[in-house]
Parts: sequence; structure tokens; C-alpha cells
Amino acid sequence: MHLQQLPSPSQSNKPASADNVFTHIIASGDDRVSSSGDTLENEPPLKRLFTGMRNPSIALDYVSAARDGSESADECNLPESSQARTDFAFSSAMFAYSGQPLPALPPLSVPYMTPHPVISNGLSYAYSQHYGQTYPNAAVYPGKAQVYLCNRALWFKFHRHQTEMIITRQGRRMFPFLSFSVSGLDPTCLYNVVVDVILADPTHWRFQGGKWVPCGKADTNVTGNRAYMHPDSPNTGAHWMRQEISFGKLKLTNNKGASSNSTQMIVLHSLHKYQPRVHVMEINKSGDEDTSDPDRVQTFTFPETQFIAVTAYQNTDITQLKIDHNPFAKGFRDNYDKCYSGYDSDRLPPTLSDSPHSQMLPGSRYAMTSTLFQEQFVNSYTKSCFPTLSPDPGLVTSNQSQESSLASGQHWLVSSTAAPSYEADINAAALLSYATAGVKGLPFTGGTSTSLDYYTSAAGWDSRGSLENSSKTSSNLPVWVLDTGLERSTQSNYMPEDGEMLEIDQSALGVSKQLEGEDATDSTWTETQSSIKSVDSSVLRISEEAHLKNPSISPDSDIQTVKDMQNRAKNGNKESDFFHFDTQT
DNA sequence: AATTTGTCATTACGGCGGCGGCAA
DNA sequence: TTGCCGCCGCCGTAATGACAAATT
Repeated sequence: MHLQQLPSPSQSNKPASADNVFTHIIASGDDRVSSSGDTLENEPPLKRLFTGMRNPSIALDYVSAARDGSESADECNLPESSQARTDFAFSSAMFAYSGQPLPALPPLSVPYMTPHPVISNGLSYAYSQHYGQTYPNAAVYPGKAQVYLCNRALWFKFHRHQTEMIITRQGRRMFPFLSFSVSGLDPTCLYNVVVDVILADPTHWRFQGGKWVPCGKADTNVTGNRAYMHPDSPNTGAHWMRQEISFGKLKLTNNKGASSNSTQMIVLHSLHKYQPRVHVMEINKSGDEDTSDPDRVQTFTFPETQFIAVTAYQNTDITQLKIDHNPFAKGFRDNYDKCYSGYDSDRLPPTLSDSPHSQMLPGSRYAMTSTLFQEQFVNSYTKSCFPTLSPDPGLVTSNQSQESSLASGQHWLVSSTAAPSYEADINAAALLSYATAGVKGLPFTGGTSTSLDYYTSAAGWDSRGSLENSSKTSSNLPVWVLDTGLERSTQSNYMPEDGEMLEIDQSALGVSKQLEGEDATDSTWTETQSSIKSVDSSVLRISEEAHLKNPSISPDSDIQTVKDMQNRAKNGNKESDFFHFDTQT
């Protein structure tokens, strides 16, 4: 199997990426905030964010800074249904995102100004990795970080039912919690790793009729912490890359008073939908974040980690998932044996991988024969993972016809065939991992396009979720291409119920078959040994450099860090934090 | 022992409708 | 008599705290 890169006319205004690093661009507009002259508000969001972190007395989240803007929520021209956004975001969740410094955020020239930042749900995730190349590692491309959501499979399980997170006055830990692997950092530089939580949409939600429905506008009167710095911060890139970066201690609360006395808690509003983000910030020698240099702050968003804050669980599916996978809730697994009758992959007994230390769930669990799973998977994965797939062969042809125009184009489309069957479901799961590993999307090059353009018009991404105008707006919308190399004639089209067209290459299904019984999520990843070895060659030099840059960092510790990496590389250890996708299979 | 979990009972709160008083 | 307004109670939902079981 190999990936075919299809050009997009939209690529022309963006130079081909010189490196092969995935780039992730937060949707322009989404993170922009209105400005009313406040000093903080005139700063880029992250600047305000981290200024606040250094000065706890200052409201450190730009959400609150933004709410004072003149724009009201009424002016948020978001589609009524956020489903489409969520679905599309979900598609982005297939990938190990890598970050790019937040784009410049002109404070006043934003057509769409929100009283609070609204996450784009990945609508403008952009990837510029060249086909056939592996992920770079820190030693090769220092400074271009990639972040991998370690427990992504578990997050997916919850995401399918709309994740809920309990918030209490004393603070409640997240489950699943955020856990990342990072690569691409400079092993010798110091970084802070910070998680913040922003509103995912401007809507107040309520659970009605067994599902979440919008109910009024979100309360944008935000007070309290919205950011949580990893306790290991600051530390070297080598440290962050050596192990998973877990935020298990992070607590969520609705106690606004908790903001002043606890940096362990993030203050949220109940029945609001939130999107966690992780920021990797390079800090200078003096120990301060240099947020003025956008290259030093990289932000990553994983749409599958979106959740609704609640004071009590609303969806029993979520409750059951929590009980099933959270060891602290073991006591509620009364009818454990009955529950795990094998009809729902979600109800499979937790394994070691479900432990708080490793929430990864084998991808093979998706391969269940449950009708429920089938429906959910079709609905969740095919609709959401491939909402931008070509609605008709014409688009594919169109894209292909442009292939030669951009030798280094970054316009990718998942081409595949899938019957609306169980088999298609499990294979879609496998495809998911394929996509995770190797499918690229075109960078967001829409220029003047705002997130709203995405929601309302881009690629026909209207309220019906159709793709009628995909060709017109392809400049804005990532199109995923996964070309397995087989003849197009082997393809067939699958039209989901909402009119979206999904093509899944038969060969991809075949390969995915091979993945059954394995961790489909990880099986398509292979260790980047070569890149790690490149670290091996300069163990002492890196250590010395690190020590020179920051004498507080023990050279010994970094030597050990690098040696750890070296050992993992030599062992060919599947538990390696970093993988690359072998597109030559 | 401290912490964390979901459950459960209780309390708080807001929306809504019924009722009565008052003015036109 | 009609319309308006305010008060009151009911009901549903959300928030809170105590609890037992399990983990750290």
C-alpha cells in the first residue's frame, strides 16, 4: 500500500513544506478573540494565557479576556448543529497531530469574532508531511513537535457517546485523562507543557431524550483557571520525549473560587462543551516562555478529547464506560460478567492497557459484531472520519487531474470502498489507523476564510453535511486521500444515510483484515529507529549542550534520557513512544 | 490512611401555570 | 368585564454532600 498525494488548487498559495512534518494549524478565526483595548486582549491568546500562568492573579485564559469584547454571542454565526463540526473534527482525530506555532492572530481584522474562543474542531488541521516519508524525530527536525494522543482509542470510545466529565466543587479528575507522547523536540531545549480547556462551541447543552441537544447560549462569563501546567515543567525536550506526558492529576471543578488557590484545577461550567488543548512551549534561558516568537509555542488539539462538563452523568453509556475502564470505579462492576457478554466492544473487560498508566485500548476491540457498534461506527467513523471524501468520482478525478500541477501537493483524499456492513465497520477502524499513520490533509490555506466559512459553506459543509460544493471550496477543506495503489475500478461507493459519500479502497480493506486481532491502532505504526539512533550518536554532545543551555539540568539525567531512547531503539520495542508510518507496505 | 470512584438522597434553583388583586 | 401584574406552588433539572467500595 502506498499513499498517493493528490494536489489541490488550494495548495498553490502555500509553499510545499520543506520538511515532512505534519503541521497543525488552528483554524484562523477560531482562536481569535475580540479586542476591547484591554492589554491582555491585545496579546495573542497564548501570550495572555501564559502571562496569566506566570501571574495567577491575572485571568489566564483568554476566554475570559475575550468575553469582554464588544461582540455578543448572537454574532457567532455558527451552524445550529455542531454535529457536522464534531464529525469533521473526529476525522482529524485520526491523526497524530503535530503542531505548528499558532498563526498570527490579528486581533481586530477577524470577520468572525467570538466573545469567547470557539474551537474549530479541527476543521483546519493541516498536514504537510510528504508522502512516503517518516515522521521526523527530534534530532533531525528539532523544534517541530509532533504530539500523539496515547490513549486515543479510549477517548474514541467515549467520544462516540459524547464524552462527559464530572465536575465537582473539590475537583474531579478527568477520565480518560490526557496523555501524550511528544516527538520532534530539541532534546536540549527546555519546554513547558501546558493543557488548557476552551469552549468547544457557544452552546449550552442539555441531555434530553437520550441525547445531547443544544439549549441556549453558553455562559461566557468565565472565571478561574483554564490552564494546567504539567508538574514536570519546565524540562528538556529529551525528558518530554522519553515518556508519556500524562495529565492524570488534572482536576475539573465548577468552583470558581478554586482558581485562586489551586493550580491543579481547571474551572468549567456545567453543561458546556469543552475542548482540551496541549501547548508545547519552548522557554528561553531565563526560564520564561517566549510567546512572542510563534515558533516557540505549538498548540495541539485532539477533537476526540472534547467533552461536556456535567455535575452528574447524563448518558448511561458514558457511566458504564467509566465504570468499565476506571479502576477506581471497580466497585460498581457488580454485574461484571453479565455485562461483558461480548456484544459491545465497549463493554469488553478492561485490560492492562486500560489502567490509569496506560489507557490505550487495543484497536482490535473495534472489530466487534455488535449491531450497535456497527451503527455507531458507521455513523461515527464514516461520517466523521471521512466527511470530506469525494461525493462522486468526479471530484477524485478532478483532484487527480491536478496532481501533476503540484508535485509536492498536500491534498489527500481517502479513497476506499466500503459497504455499509459490519466488515466495512471494522475495516474502517483499520483504515482509521491507516489514516492515523499516513493520510495527509491539505494545509489550511484558505487565507481569508474563517471557521465559519468552514461550517457554513466550505466544501458544501452545510447543515446537511453534504458535499455539494466541495470542488468550489476545496481550497479550505482538507480532503483525505489514501490510495492503496489498486485500480480505481475496484472501488465502489458507499453513500451514508446523510448523503455523504465514502469511498474505501478494497485493498485497504484487505490490509485492514490483516490487522484484525491486532491493535489496529498501533499495528500500522513502526518504530522510527533510525531517527532515534540519530540521537544515539550524539549522546554526550546533547547532554553537554543541555547543560550549557541550562545548568540546572543535570547532564547525567539527560544522558540517561538519551540512553533510554537508545535502548528502546535497539530493542525495537513496540512500546516506543514514537512511530512512523511505513507507507510502502 | 488518603484518595478516588459512581450512587443515591437531598437541596437549590428556575420555569411555568394557576390564582387573586387591582386598574381601566 | 377585561387585561395586567404579582404572588404562590408545582415540577423538572441541576447541584451538593454523604456513602461504600476500591485503589494508591
